[in-house]
Amino acid sequence: MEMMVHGRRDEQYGGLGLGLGLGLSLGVAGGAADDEQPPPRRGAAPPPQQQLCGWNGGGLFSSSSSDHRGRSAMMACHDVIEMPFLRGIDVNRAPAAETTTTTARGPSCREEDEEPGASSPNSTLSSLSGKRGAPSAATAAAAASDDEDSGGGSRKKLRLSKDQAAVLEDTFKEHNTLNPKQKAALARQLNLKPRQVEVWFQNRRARTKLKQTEVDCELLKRCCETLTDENRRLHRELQELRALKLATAAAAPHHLYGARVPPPTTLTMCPSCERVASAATTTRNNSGAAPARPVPTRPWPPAAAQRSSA
DNA sequence: TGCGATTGCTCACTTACATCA
DNA sequence: GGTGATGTAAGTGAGCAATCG
Repeated sequence: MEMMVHGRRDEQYGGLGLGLGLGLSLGVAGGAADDEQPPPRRGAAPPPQQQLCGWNGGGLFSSSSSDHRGRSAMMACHDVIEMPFLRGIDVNRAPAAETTTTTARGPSCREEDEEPGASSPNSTLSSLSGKRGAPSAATAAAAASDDEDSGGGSRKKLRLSKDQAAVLEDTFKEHNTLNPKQKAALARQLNLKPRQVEVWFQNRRARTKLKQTEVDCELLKRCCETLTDENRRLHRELQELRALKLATAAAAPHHLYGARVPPPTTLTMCPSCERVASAATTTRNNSGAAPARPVPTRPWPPAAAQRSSA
């Protein structure tokens, strides 16, 4: 409520705008099985990295029940979920370490595996660990299961166990987004709330994007340095050419040019556009006549000096 | 068919807490 | 043990598209 929203978020994935054609290949493996298709995305436009995945946005809910609007509801919890990332995992059975709390949530049939309002602030998770070291999955589950009891107080933070994080990480490598079925199954497997799985993926995507942005920035930086070096080299080359030209003109016999013939064309360079042109063309007046007197070699002050004086 | 309301998803940004040096 | 830095789980508000009436 009192939180200020600082600016509007970037256009869907257009915020980077790096323009180097780098693409935001986030290193997400795109080899999702064909039968693993996310629900048609209703939200923001599909991010590019999502398109890297094997998902093609096909309908997933064709066989599941629908809510009163005809929108597909979650599958029944007894449905068999075929998910590669859950291979060998019985999603209806809690991991060995998590006994009591699992039964608390139990494999009962739930509409969404997500209590009403779970998608909205459900913050407070009781911190049962309270000690250093990764809390066990059981702790997490306990926190997840009785978080209604701890509501209201200060927000406690749950740290996922290494095992939980590893499973989430593996899943993320396969798909960086989850459909509701996958989310629910994963949550059940890890003894977390679907909301927690959702948040983890959300944060993980953000981290991935941030990392990619850093990589892109580094690339841009190097590109800029290269261009700067090249620019410097070209400047030097130009100076040398000018010097050579002046030396040649000075050494040439005077009678070749005669009294009225202007010296050889002088090169001038615009500091802003960096274009080099002959003085005869750049300084021609409206009538098109050639300038009466020689044009200075550098009619403009150095760009840096211009900026500093401004 | 067009339109507003609703819903559910994602995102960017932020906060609060846990952990580490 | 206190402290600042860092990592990350979670809260918040907004945008978008699908869907419905």
